Amino acid sequence: MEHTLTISVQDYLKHIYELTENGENASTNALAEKLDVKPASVTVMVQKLALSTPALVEYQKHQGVTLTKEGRKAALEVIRHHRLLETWLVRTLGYSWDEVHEDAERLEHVISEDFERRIAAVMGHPVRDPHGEFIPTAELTMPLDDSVPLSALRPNQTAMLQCVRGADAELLRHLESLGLVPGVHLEVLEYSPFDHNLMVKAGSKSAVLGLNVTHKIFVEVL
Amino acid sequence: MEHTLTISVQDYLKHIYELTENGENASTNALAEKLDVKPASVTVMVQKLALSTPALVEYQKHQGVTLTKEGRKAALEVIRHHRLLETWLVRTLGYSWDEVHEDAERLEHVISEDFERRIAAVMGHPVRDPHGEFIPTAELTMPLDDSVPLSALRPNQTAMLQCVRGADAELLRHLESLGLVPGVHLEVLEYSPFDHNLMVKAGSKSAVLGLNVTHKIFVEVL
DNA sequence: AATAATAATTAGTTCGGACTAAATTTACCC
DNA sequence: GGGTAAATTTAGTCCGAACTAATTATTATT
Repeated sequence: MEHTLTISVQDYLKHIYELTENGENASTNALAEKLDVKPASVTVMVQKLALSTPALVEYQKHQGVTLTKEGRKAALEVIRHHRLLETWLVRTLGYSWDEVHEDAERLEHVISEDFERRIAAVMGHPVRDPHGEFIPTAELTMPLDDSVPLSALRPNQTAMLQCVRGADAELLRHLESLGLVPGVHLEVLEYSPFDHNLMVKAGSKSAVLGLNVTHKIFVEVL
Repeated sequence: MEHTLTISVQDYLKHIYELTENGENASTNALAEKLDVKPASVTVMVQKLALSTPALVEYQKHQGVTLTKEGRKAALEVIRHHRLLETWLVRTLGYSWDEVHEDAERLEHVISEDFERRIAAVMGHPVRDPHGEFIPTAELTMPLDDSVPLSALRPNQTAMLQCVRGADAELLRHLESLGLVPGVHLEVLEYSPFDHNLMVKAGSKSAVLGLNVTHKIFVEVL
């Protein structure tokens, strides 16, 4: 069992993971932004992570940073904690999907492996969290995601909403009020080529959604 | 809402509370021992706590330390978190009473007020934790405890076991195997004036317990 | 009451992880 | 291809909370 990482290291790895999911490398600035820290601090931290044994990131100056295999495992561990916690806060303590993030964020760093196993088991090993994101498996692999952004759909296409990604609490509440939650089936009614707005119907409700919303909603086309 | 305390400050206050429950003052050494920190570090920290606004402890050199009203509130807040968490880990995640302490210890510092309210409500506002200790109320008052140590009982007295205090995991497992858990009724069968051993019967089981055990078990005499 | 033993405090250091300011590298544009 | 803007890195500082070593206070012993 490798010596346990500090909270801030865990946060760095998690955010690097999120910035590099598609193989790109994360820039100092982008990382600083996400972590709410100055770029200079990122540089220093990242240098340390690259030098630690085992190395957690690969880094060369001015070239951004990517995770090593070890770093990715550590990141997935934190993300698994986070998403299991969100799921479990919603299911057993009555949080709504717009409320869970903050609390999960603080808890994710301090729960034990035992605790992780127990909540996973109690919930029957859920595969997705309340926002529809995949929960990394106990073996720390991430299922591959074949969903596409809602913004890619056109009239007459139908789809199942899989996941809402990068939405703040206000938007989440709004989507919920429109019935746009993971699992619902929806149909695209109209498309405006000027502003890329989509008119979408889910259940009995329909609404016109802008690009800033539709690119945060991921669906499986039916 | 006062600016939130660091984890180590919370730990200091919690341990000071535990050392001073009966109005005594906590010595630098005793505190260092409990916190697993050098006495010099305690002195420095305690000086800071005495100078902060509001002051959290009263302190004069070489005279030990006691909590102010503010300090006591902060300590009870942490203790409430800890005991609610222990109760809830046992009730909903199937921990046993000898396993909960460590996990609760790390979680107690990071849960939100909202989380605290929710688990308290879900459990129906429990009054005691799995070891039988009182859980400080939401208003941060501590119910007064009229239990006495089992070591004070003599043959033919019967009592209800209220609380086991200061026992390690091994002892807790042992007591459980003897049916000595909070709530059980017990009877003292024999007393040995030489070594202060008590023979105690609970349910169908009986056992001879030494002073090192009987002074950790608190009972209400019937 | 003097001294030895114990407890507590001070002074000064370290370490992690942030910061600012200054220097440097890369990227882009004409 | 030079020059400026933006991104990044370096150098040096700070802060909290621990540490060690050295000093001072208190307590106990005779």
